Amino acid sequence: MPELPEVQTIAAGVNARVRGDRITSVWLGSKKEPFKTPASQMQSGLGGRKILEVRRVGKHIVVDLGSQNPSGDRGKTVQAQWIVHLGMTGRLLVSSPEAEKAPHTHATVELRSGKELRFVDPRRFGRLAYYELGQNEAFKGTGDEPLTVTPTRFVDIFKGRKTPIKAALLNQKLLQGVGNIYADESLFRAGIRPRRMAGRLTHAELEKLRVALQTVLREAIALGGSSVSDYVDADGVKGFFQLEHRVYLRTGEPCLACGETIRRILIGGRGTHFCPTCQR
DNA sequence: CATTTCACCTGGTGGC
DNA sequence: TGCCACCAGGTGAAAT
Repeated sequence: MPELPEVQTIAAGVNARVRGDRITSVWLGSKKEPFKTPASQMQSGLGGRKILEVRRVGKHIVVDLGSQNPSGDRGKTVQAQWIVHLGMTGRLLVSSPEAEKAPHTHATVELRSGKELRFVDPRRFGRLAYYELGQNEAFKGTGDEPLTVTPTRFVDIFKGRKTPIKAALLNQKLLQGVGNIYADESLFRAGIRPRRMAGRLTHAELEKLRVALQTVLREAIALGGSSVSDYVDADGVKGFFQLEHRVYLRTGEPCLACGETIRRILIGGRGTHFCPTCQR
């Protein structure tokens, strides 16, 4: 489910429902797979902490946590962070304890209010991590944020790159948050072929791409993201941006702009959809 | 270092 | 109905 608009939607929904709550206990399923931090360390570290805020960084959900001591967190100092990456099929759900546990539930976080945060992920590509912020820096992610990147910076990011622009858009060390759907959709709106070498795009083309990308991401956030199969937000509500897709998963269908047949190719092993007429 | 390929997983879909 | 190939929102390690 998760590219920037979906992660943004989920983080905002979870934030609205658990901000200010306190973690009472943590259950972690399979002891290894999804955990970048040892399960025992994550479990004891999370226990007792107050949830200060839930937000998005790239494709990560960042849960800012206060003190484990109930009387010691009147300040809003972030002392630890729980990082949730949803992979391809991950979900972060706010549930009531009596709600049936979905298959592939790998973590359950119980809260003082009685609610539960549940991490569900059939394909197990998602990851959980826990960091304490001593001298360590707060989690920043790996690249520039697509929604706020400036024109100059956007040009710099792709300068000299010999990789196809589609692959560069998916590289989280360059821009963080763009995935397969929004890469294809933004390239269509910018009229750029996905195989074009990133470093050979003109400044004008790159600026067109930057604006297209930001427009697509903002529209998708406004519609709650794209529900391609079973994606739902924290409240179990589907997104509607899939209805606005112009090329993604439309192989063989007519281009909505010119009628040409939408083609599908592989770039970096990812299905890539484009209109051969509209995109040059 | 930059780039490319592939393994990691489960589940849904469509052809035969 | 069953079986099989193929496809899917993403990374990160290994090879080139």
